[in-house]
Order: sequence, then structure tokens, then C-alpha cells
Amino acid sequence: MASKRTESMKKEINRGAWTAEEDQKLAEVIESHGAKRWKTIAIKAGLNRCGKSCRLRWMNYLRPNIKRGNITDQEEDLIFRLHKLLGNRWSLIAGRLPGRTDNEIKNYWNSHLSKKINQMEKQNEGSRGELGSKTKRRRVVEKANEDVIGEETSNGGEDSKINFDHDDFFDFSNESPFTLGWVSQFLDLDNNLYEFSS
DNA sequence: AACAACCTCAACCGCATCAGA
DNA sequence: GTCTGATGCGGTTGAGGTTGT
Repeated sequence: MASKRTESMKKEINRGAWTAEEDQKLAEVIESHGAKRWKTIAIKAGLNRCGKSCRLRWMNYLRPNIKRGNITDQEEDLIFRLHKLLGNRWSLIAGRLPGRTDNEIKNYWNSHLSKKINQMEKQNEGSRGELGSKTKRRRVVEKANEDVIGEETSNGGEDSKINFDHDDFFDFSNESPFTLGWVSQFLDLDNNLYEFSS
């Protein structure tokens, strides 16, 4: 680990925590240039950082409409259920939680929810049907999601023929956070999901 | 007050995939 | 069809903060 870090230090690229000044420069350049071509953005901003780092900073921190901290019970419940459905597809889960980033959800999961699950699994010694954690990404991910939906809906056999556009269905991007309660209620229909709040 | 253990979360890395030449 | 740079994703790390002793 240490060797990995020291090796990359040789490139003399600025790394580590971002300063307020760097944030400001980055935001200014993105405002005029747009959030694309991150390598160019990094250069234009005069930040001695790689494009990837700039993108991450923007996506996880500087982007407008980011909600920070205080994940509500409703959001937690939704994360829990979506994770049951999608596995470690953090970006997809984040896409269903307006203002939340994949990184934030991943962190929240690893630090909070995974513990709860471990506790529950100890109690239940139940089955686990998580999707493979090794990555198959993007289109493959979408395909996998369809498969999962297919599996879930095919439990009774006949329902698998229903044309269910789950992407549209779960698209909450224009909804207020209060809508999440409704979603949670709807998802309660899936009796395979954990009884979380009890 | 001092120290250790634990926790949180920003940031980095490697790799897969996309997109354009 | 192939190559290459850009982008996006998930796993992981480690600094700093918090809590316990």
C-alpha cells in the first residue's frame, strides 16, 4: 500500500485533501467550461491535480444540489432495499436518492448498514442472494438489473412477462425527498425484503 | 489529561467501458 | 475493426475526529 502511494508521489501531482481555494478554482472553470474534459479542466484551473481527482471532487462535493450528512430513516430504508435489489451498484442506488452521491452511500453502507445486516444475518442465518461484487459495469450493470427484476418478478412465474421499465419507475430525480416515503411503502410489497424498522 | 481503539468519510487506485479518430 | 484517451465505477486506504478507559 505505502509503496503504491510513494510511487505515484513521484509524479508530483497534488493530492490529498482539497483546499477551499482549489474548490473555488475548480468550480469557476467548470462553470465556464462545463463538467467535461476533466484533464483540460484540471489544467485550466491551474490545479496540479489529475482530471480524475477533479471529477471526483466535483461529483462528490462541489456539484450543486448535493445533500450532505443526516441520511434520513426513509433514505436509509430505501438504500437498504435498493441494495437488496441491486447489490453494490452504488451509482445506481445513488441515482435513486436525489442529492446523494455514490461515494456517500457506499460509505454509509460500509459504516452503518452493513453492521446492521450482519447482526440481522446472525439472527436469521438466512439466505443471501447478493449480486457478484466483482464488477460488471454500465450496460452490463443495466442488463444485470433487468435480470434481477426479472428474477424477482418471476417468482410467481407468470409475472415475468410484464414489461416493467424499472428505470422509469424508480426515477425519483424530480421528486421531493418526501416522495421517498411513498416509495418505501410501495417497496413494502416485496415481502422478500428485510423488515428493517421493526 | 493522555492514550488507545474505533469510526467516518474524502480521496485514491485499478479496471471496465465509452467514444471518437 | 482497432487504437487510444476520457470517463465512470466499485474497492480500498488513511487522516482526522470521536469515544472509551
